[in-house]
Amino acid sequence: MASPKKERYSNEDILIARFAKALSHPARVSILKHLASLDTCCFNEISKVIPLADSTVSQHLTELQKAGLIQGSIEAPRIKYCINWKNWQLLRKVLSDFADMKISKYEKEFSEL
Amino acid sequence: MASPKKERYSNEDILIARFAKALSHPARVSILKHLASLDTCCFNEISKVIPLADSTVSQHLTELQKAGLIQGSIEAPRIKYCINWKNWQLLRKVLSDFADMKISKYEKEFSEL
DNA sequence: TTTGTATTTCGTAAAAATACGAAAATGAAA
DNA sequence: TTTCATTTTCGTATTTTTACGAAATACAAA
Repeated sequence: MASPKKERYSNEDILIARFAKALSHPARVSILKHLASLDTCCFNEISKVIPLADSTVSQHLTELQKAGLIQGSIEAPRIKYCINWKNWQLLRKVLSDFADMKISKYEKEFSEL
Repeated sequence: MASPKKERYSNEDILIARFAKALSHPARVSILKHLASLDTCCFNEISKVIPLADSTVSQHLTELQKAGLIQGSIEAPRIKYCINWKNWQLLRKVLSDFADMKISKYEKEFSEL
């Protein structure tokens, strides 16, 4: 073919974008922080802290679940949410490797001097 | 007031979300990686690597500029782009602190044992 | 000055994200 | 079973994002 243009995005780039998208709304960041600080908590406590209608909070929780960052389980009349710790570690690794990319490049250059 | 609901998002949460949003599309992740690997390069080289129309690539570059992550400068008939290294460090700090939030909580718990 | 190359801007279309309130669903408790 | 509290789903409106091609811009070189 004439141009190398039509390469697909790499799986890694897609994964980074997917995690980043989950964090791309302040309500979702706030929800994650709240969950992390309490280890676990139920919907109404989360909703109390987020300045949005319950139904919208529910939507954001669904987004976070789809991204694999939280999980919910039924607890009496409530639904208990917590961070999906395993996937959170993946997010951590993927995002920090990405954020460090430039630095590691510098390290490489230094080591070649 | 009756409910503590209507608190605004914290500035930190807004900043995290803003950076995350800049990374929330694989084309933008790919552009940033490309720029980091070359230190600097001009539009046509970036566009060659991204499977989108030039005008769309330009739009994504504008997004990255608005987020403060890259800067462009005129270079003859070309426009030379590079990562805004200062802001990238802020992104790194902000995102890694956020991603570590749970871990530091565990560390605190461990140290209290 | 005309031409050519590189990039952006414009106009626009289609899809996705965000938000809300009303209604439905779930399951505990009366 | 009826009722109550909690949460989700539905319907829908608005805004934002993403994408493209055509046209405009900028400026170097002929």
